[in-house]
Amino acid sequence: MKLNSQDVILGILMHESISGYDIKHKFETIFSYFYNASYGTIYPTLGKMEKDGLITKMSVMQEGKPNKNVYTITEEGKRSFHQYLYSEIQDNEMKSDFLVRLHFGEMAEPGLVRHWLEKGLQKAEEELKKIKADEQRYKPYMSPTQEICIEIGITNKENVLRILKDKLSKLKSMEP
Amino acid sequence: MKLNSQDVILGILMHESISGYDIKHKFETIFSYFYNASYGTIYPTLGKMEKDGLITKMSVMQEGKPNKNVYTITEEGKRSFHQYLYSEIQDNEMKSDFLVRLHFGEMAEPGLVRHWLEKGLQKAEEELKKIKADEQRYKPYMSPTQEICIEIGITNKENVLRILKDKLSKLKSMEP
DNA sequence: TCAGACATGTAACAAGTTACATGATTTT
DNA sequence: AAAATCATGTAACTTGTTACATGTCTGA
Repeated sequence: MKLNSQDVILGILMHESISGYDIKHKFETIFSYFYNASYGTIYPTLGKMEKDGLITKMSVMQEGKPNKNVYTITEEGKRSFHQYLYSEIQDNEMKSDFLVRLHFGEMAEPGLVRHWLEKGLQKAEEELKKIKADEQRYKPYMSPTQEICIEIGITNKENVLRILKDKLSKLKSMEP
Repeated sequence: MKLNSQDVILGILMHESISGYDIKHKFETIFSYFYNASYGTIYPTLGKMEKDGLITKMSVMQEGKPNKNVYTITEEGKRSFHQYLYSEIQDNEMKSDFLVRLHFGEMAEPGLVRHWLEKGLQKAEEELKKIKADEQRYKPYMSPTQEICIEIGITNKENVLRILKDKLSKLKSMEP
């Protein structure tokens, strides 16, 4: 079966009880370069998981903040997660608008292609900066395998950055 | 708007008239590392595009093979594609089961993690071999921007390969 | 008082997958 | 005769997104 948000959420809950809002935060930081899901997925999925007995809900009062619903994994949920861990690894799903456009570069004016390359470079720089900041922030809590993840994430971004810088500098030397 | 199969198919048809079957073939070769779609997407999308006047269908007889439906882009289709080219670049969509599992490595037995790393390494080797073969095969027909795409694809895979080899050799030296 | 972070949720919709169904033709 | 490749298509289902809707609390 294909990778889905339920299994990823179960994995997060294996480590700690957490709210939907904080799950989203994880998706936007440590998961950003290999998984993401919107609130429109997270909240309904949590609802379904609770209904199915994989998790339980607890309302937690906070000082200075609105209440939140903190979810905890059940034994049934743990079983479900282990079933995922022992299933076949699924192929990467990758949809890159940037690479699709580059592939069709011949159909666009050179100025537009250059604009894409510049945008792509800028984006890669921002994302690299963000991953590195997250790495510094979460390093003390990271397991060895999580360090492998982030190493792959960082070096791949650096790789893209290097290539785009190189291609753009060549463009600039040709038509300055 | 989000990247979708219709725009990618329009781009392919900008270059040449082609059948649904051959579009799938492109997805599995040159597009493999940045886009993919199943027949269940391709055929209904072609049907919708024809209905919308973006493409026209022609039945082509073949010797030694079944007939095929070859689609050609219309002026309306070209306009639609240019609209896509001038729209905002959308963010990457990436869902990596391999990295999700690695992230949850602490929840699995060491033997299972090692199995994932070995599988991941094997997969990366196969994919790299495949991209390089496709590169050799399609090099003569590739535009400069298509060469950038494949360079990014190849170096990223090499990067993952290097990291996984390194991590696995370290594992082996610890518990041989 | 207003922006911004915190927090949850739903409904309409879009997109795509998987499995099924069919059939031609070639190669082994 | 079977397997492989070529070729098209549909229906049921799953998943997820976007936009909308609401509300708390802090700090500038």
